[in-house]
Amino acid sequence: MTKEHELSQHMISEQAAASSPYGCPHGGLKGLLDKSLAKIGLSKSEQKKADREEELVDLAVVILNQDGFAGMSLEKLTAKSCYSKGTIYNHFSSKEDCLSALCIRAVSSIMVFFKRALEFNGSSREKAVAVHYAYQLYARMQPTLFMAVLSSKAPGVREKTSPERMQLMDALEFEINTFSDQMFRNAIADGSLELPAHLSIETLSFANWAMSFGTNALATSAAEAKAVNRLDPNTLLLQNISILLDGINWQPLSKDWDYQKTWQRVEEEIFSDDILLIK
Amino acid sequence: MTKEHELSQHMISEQAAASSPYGCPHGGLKGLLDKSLAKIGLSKSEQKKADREEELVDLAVVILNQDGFAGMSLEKLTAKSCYSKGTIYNHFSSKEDCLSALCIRAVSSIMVFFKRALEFNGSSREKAVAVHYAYQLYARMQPTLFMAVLSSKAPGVREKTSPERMQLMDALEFEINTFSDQMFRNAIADGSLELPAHLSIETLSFANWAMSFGTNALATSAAEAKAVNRLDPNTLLLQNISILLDGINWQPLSKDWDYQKTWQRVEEEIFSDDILLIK
DNA sequence: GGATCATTATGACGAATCGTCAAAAATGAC
DNA sequence: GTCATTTTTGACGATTCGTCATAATGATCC
Repeated sequence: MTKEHELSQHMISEQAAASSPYGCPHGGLKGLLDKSLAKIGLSKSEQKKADREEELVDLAVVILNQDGFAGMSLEKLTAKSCYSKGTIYNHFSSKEDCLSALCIRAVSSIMVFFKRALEFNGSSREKAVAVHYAYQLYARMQPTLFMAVLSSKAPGVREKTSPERMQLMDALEFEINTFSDQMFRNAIADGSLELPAHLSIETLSFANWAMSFGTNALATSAAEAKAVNRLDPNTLLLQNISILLDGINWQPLSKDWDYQKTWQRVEEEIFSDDILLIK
Repeated sequence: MTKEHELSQHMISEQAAASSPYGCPHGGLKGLLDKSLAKIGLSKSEQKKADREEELVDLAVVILNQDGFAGMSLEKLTAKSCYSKGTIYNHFSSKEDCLSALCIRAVSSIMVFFKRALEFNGSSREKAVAVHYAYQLYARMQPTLFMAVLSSKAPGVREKTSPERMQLMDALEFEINTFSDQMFRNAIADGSLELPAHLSIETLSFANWAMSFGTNALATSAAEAKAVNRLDPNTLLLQNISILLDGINWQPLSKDWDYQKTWQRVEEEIFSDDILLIK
């Protein structure tokens, strides 16, 4: 039932609240936060550096939400932080590299959401619905960060991202991938899904991802456009993936099960705290 | 049969070859190109300005492909063109505005591809497949421009795009939307598709778009990632939309018809010239 | 503690780009 | 030809970028 948890490989720490009062002198609340998820095997100085990077990303998120996307600059980050330019550039090799760091933050957070969604009590297809709910919720809670994921895929950003960070992003992507694949494996295992002829798990998993990503990206970025706002944003994603999952005959089909209700249950039972923050 | 053509409203001109030798003195080949698609109802000076804007976008495309996304700057565009900064800023209110112009160029070109795809001789579902082929082909032919569409959706870009251009983009999006909706209407009209319960044409049309967009965006931007490159890029999109279109029961289903063959026929019969350019 | 070396932080700096604007040039109406 | 309107120009100040020589910090050994 909860076997899925096995696939959590690298745990990635969730950020502190964006408004967290990072005083400049390095001590203070740090002890409380405790960095309890501390990666093992890091020397003291490495640990310190990692902590500070987290601080900086937090700050960058604030700037991003304040000044929008174009207003983001390492100059501002320098000003807002208590460090000097050199130190900033010690962490981020360029503005784009910093953007990639934001992307990593976003994807990590999404992954945490995903894992929470898995705890939903229901059929394997309902769990999949819960995961999609989580995805959509994040996109609505953090539209700018969600778009950062998108933006960081632009060639110019990739070009200027440090190799190490690229590697980290790849690893994260792999983790999400494994996670997605596993959802389908579970469904096959419990008998609610049969692999359609000529289709692999990887193909299904990717189609599922593409649909969710496409829907959320368009809903977030083109919300004003008539193409999107003529539709109900709340159930847009549910409808789209229902079509898809019905298409691969994942039981129970949407005509036999009220996934609208599932959608609401997920909201109430798993993400009720977060949904409050939106309103 | 070819009623779809009715929905081509504003015709949008395709760019000249990227390497076109725009001599600085405004005359030259301009007469040959003839701007035959000239928008009607423009005064002479307005016409001239529109022509020059096309020149400038052509140049911007060159820079984009040369220096990548980050390397793009109006400063460079100024240098490469024969106009001064003031004139450039007369056309593009900012760098981001210029990027949006590139986006419009891209979408216009895609629209032209779409209309060509419609000429494919086959069932309504085959025509839809042809349109998806066109989308994917463009993404592969002009990855940078394709990504420009994505990038121009980022908040920071939208924020700094001139209102007029935003309006133009909306109009274009509306055109593509109408186009997509019409595909589904045609399918219903010819009996190969029945509107599933509780789903509107708009919903289907959007789901179709989201899947295609999501797939192409991920395939273009994450081509290196294992999630994508473990799959066959050539038929990735076909597989994904086949799942979707089977899901809504658009006849003939993929088990009853070899859409792989359709895919290839589209390539050979409609886009054989363009496919050569890729290799 | 103090001497020595390694690591990290600093902020001044030059280069590039941004977007503006007053003056010059071109255009067009009469 | 003259004058008014529009367009073009490029110099300019402001911002951001990313670098680098120097200063500060911290670890290690005596």
